[in-house]
Amino acid sequence: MNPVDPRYSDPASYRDRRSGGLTMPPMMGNASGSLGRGGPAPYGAPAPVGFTSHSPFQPPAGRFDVGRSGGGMMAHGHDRGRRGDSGFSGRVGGRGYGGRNSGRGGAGGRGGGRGGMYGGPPPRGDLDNVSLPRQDFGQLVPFEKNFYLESPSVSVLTEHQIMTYRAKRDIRVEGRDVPRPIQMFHEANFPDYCLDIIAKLGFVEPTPIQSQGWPMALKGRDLIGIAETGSGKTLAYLLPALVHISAQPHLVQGDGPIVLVLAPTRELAMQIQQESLKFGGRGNIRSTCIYGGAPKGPQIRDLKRGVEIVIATPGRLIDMLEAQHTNLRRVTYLVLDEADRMLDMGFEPQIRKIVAQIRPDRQTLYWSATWPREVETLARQFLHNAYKVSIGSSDLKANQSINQVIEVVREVDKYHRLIRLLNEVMDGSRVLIFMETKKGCDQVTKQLRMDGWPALSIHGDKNQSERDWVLSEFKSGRNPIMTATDVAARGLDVKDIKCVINYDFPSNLEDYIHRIGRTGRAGAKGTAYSFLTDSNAKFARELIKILQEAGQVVCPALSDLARSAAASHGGSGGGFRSRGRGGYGSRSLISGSNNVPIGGRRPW
DNA sequence: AAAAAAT
Repeated sequence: MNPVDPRYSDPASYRDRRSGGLTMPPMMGNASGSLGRGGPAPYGAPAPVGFTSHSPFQPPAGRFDVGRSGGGMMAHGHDRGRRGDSGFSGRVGGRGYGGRNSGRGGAGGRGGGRGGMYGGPPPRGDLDNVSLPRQDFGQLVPFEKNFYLESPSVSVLTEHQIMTYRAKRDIRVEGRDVPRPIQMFHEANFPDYCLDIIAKLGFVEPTPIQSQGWPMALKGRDLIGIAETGSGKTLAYLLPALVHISAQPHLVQGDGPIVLVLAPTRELAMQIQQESLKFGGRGNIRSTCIYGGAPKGPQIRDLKRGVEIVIATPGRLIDMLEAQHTNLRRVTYLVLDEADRMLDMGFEPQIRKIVAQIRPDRQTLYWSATWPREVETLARQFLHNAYKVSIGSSDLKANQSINQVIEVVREVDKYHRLIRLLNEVMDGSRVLIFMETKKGCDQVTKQLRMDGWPALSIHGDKNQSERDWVLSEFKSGRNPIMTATDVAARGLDVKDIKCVINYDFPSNLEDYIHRIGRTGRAGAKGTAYSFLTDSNAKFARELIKILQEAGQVVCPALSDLARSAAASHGGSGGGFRSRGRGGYGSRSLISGSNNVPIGGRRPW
């Protein structure tokens, strides 16, 4: 609790407490120890561990509390109120939107035509529409989606000033009729209550993605927004969503949401929901989060009662659609957060299925910190006349405020290197350790706890209530070490993560960018340590590029690794991996559940 | 090969 708390310095009292009970309720750490769906939240007050909240180490709340949503808005936004007339804005609506691409006509345009719905190639799999009824988009009620009125303070700027402003922030834009970036919060047409919240949070100016993304989104156009981790993407789409909603007719009984946000993990969806509540609540804009692993009852209740915003993971949403607990007929603003992830193999069929339920003249927005070339073609199948805004040039751009440290190690040495690192680094702030496998997570966590470290692990084999509990323990600092699979790689905004450790290097460099992006958010500094083994040599070359682009030191061992990869198999990848990472190393020492008391003494 | 996401 505070620096003079005897628990900080008195190992004896630490031991006393340790004997007082497990750190986790029985069954907790055990992936198989499911409490069953719908059970009560079981982990209300876990027994104390040898750890306090470490509040003395937490920096004061900065101007960027919101982190992921950092940035903000403020002033003159006039609240349009609900108009209810659902009129066209001549600038959008049919014209300029239904244009040249085949599929998506403007409001009331062609509808229903199977296969051509989005223009471009027809949907690929048969996974489309297997169980959901095809929607008839033949006679759509027009809706308004262009709300952007350029502020005089923006109009007055010279073209040269705009170019300079963009260049200074590395704002790159594509598309027809690109609006100018705004430079101050009040220049976006946000409602006053939003600006008040932003002001209270102490935001000073919009982040680059917000300053260019907001005018684009407010114009009602489709958008691809790419910006580094922790740069305020959530607010970049949530605030225009609020404006969008305010201009639509009220929901009536039986209506589904107006805004749909899709996210790749449950925890991220819940986090977005928190932001949505924070900003939408004051404007009486309701939202709910639809995700698996939690009881359906409350989710169904929310949907039936009517919510303007639904934030969802795909599986449960489809479930809800099939059961007709909601529908997407009123969705006119669709967001894919972590869009490249949502469009990759695992998710694409589900996304197709969901998107096929939404009117083709909707506004669609994609957001991510990474945007591999390959996804763009696929992505454009769901877009029309889209803008693209990206902050920075590189395909793979790490956040500049992250100090990146690479350690070339042998598989068997990883655990010892980890301990050494923890001893250097632990001061009570959070440390997030990424592993390749769920099993590896459990094993290392168990070993860490036996060695006295307050670690917990989160991964997809754990039931949701345990996942929730582990994350809350991590956030609160009661257990400041969390091991994780890639379930925690994207989007999660936990304050005061001092460092990220890639115990196992990720399987692609996009995930590397996202993982290390859990630290160094919203202007804070952070450090990312990554263990590389021979089996990761294929990443060395491009990793060096990422490091150089972020102004990082490239250690000789990494250069050597890059050379050896080039020598062994003409550059990247290739080669067979005799034994891969099987974990014959430290992992064989540690097995089974990580549900063990923290052992030994506090190691630092 | 692994992880995630419905039951």
